[in-house]
Amino acid sequence: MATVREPKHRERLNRESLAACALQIADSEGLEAVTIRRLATENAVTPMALYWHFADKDALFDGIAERMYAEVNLPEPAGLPWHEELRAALVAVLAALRAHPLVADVAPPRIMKSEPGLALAECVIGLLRTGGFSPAQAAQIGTFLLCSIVTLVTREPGQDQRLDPEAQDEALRGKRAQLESMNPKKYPNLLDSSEFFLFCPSEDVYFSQGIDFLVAGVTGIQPR
Amino acid sequence: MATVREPKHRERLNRESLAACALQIADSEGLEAVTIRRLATENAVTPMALYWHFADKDALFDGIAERMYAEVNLPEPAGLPWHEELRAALVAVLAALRAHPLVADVAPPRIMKSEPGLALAECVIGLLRTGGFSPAQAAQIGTFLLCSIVTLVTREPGQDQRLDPEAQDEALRGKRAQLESMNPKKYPNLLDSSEFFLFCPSEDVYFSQGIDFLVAGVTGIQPR
DNA sequence: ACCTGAACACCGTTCAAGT
DNA sequence: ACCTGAACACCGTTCAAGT
Repeated sequence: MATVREPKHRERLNRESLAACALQIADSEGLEAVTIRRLATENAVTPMALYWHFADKDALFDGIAERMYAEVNLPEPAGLPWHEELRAALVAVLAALRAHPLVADVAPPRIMKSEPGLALAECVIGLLRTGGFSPAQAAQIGTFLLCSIVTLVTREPGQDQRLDPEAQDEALRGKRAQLESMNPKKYPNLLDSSEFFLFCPSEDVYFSQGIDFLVAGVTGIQPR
Repeated sequence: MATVREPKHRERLNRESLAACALQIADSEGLEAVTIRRLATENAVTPMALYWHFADKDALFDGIAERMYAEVNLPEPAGLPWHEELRAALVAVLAALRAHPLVADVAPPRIMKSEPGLALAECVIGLLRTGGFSPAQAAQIGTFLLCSIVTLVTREPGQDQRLDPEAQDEALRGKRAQLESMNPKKYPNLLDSSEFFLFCPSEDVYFSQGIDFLVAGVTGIQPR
């Protein structure tokens, strides 16, 4: 008899692959879809098995955040002015987080909880110190910049790929109907802009203007 | 016999007071504490009673957002340059949301779902149009500005008043220990700034620099 | 119009036990 | 060291029924 391979017994679980699986679920179906039980079935295991690898659900999210930070390719120092180096770092973070619009929200509060997060933080804080900002300002501005990149990614108009195309069209029609039914005397400017709350004419323009805004903000305030 | 008042039968429920109650719970214990069942017991009613007043939990959150937007006191147009008027509007939003650091996150996606939200949006979009921005840019920048104010409020260092003082001190000690145990060769700048991720030297300075940053960002980019 | 009762299909988590 | 079984205390929501 030829050896007909039985379906391999599950490979051993481990933090990294579990976190990767959770990230995949979140990317395709949203963060709410990531449940201990779902992740367990996906890995052919009882829910309680996960508690060997993660203390609780929050620790699982730490793992997800770490994976996203690991995808940030920080640029080598290039001897440019500090605000140019800062821009490059922000672009690198943006590039990584754009892949995870449904999950990016978990990243900011967890930046100090993994090596790749710490590396990013050290880099940005260092650049801000070079720009003349105090330790307090650097901490505050650095935090704000990271949250802002997340905002750009998570609130990009019309990018909620969570639902199937039909349901998405349906939702879009609903919102459009609501916006277009507004009183034009009362909300003239809102009506002019209405379609751009639902639709992004150019992702590249949107994101590059976002980065421009952030760099302008940083360079526009007084270091103290 | 003197009429000893029986505890009044519950007053009739209504959207507004339910939303107010939910907001109060969220302010003191965080958004996760707002559950249909908790809100029901708080109002001496079965969980299902709430479904008469709100289609689902999301609609309850719409109500919470509306209440917060209603607290924004938009300044009268004062004939100042558009960016000064914009600053005043941002300050007004900040003032309102500062009262709700644990809840402010629900506001941005719901700005178009209530009259006070729409009034704020119309105001900000109008000012951005006056500043020369296109309808598309105005929509994107306006959204970003609102999210940024929320970021300032929700990520203010050391302001998580959710737990009792002892538990909060405990959590703080844990984080501080972690930060101070970092390798000083590897994370020198991070270590310099570490205490300012946990503690805000001055709320007023923090928020006014935040507003300065945003105004600098807006005035620093090219209207197209 | 407004609310209840019973039921369903989910959650995260603990704890003791198995291999 | 790694995983299971059973149980607990929660969720949001539906649907039919009561007043």
